[in-house]
Amino acid sequence: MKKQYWLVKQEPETYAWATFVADGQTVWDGVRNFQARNNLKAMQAGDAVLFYASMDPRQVMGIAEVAQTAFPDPTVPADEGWVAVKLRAVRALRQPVTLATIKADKALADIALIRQSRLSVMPLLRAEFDRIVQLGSA
DNA sequence: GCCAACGTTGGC
DNA sequence: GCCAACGTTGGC
Repeated sequence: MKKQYWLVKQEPETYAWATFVADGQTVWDGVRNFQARNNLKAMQAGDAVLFYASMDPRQVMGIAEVAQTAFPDPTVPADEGWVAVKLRAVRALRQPVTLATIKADKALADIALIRQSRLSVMPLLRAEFDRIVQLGSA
């Protein structure tokens, strides 16, 4: 199936990019929002994922990929219906892309990160994904 | 620290 | 089923 593109958001205090890199792979659990959950369920192995650190420093830190598709979130009873995925860290962006940069970029004006700031798992268009990676490669 | 956006809860 | 109250998230 066609490769999809995503952005996941996390507060560094909860799970930092550096921790993710050190772990290599992690279970992305704790999502308690229906829209975000539906996005998790739609992920396929090999999909590309951007990792955004909210609050401080408000930057896209790096690239990950879906290592395992959705399974019941192990932190809550399975009958509650929440899911988790496994993500693998791929590489850091040479230069993190700040929220301010994203907001200032015309090509990224419509991304959910701006339009719906509270959503923690969101789809990206390939063009949006590529643009952020490009900005992070400068 | 404040406030806007949004989701959830509970009274009716 | 509507809507006000409240809680949470996250930008500023």
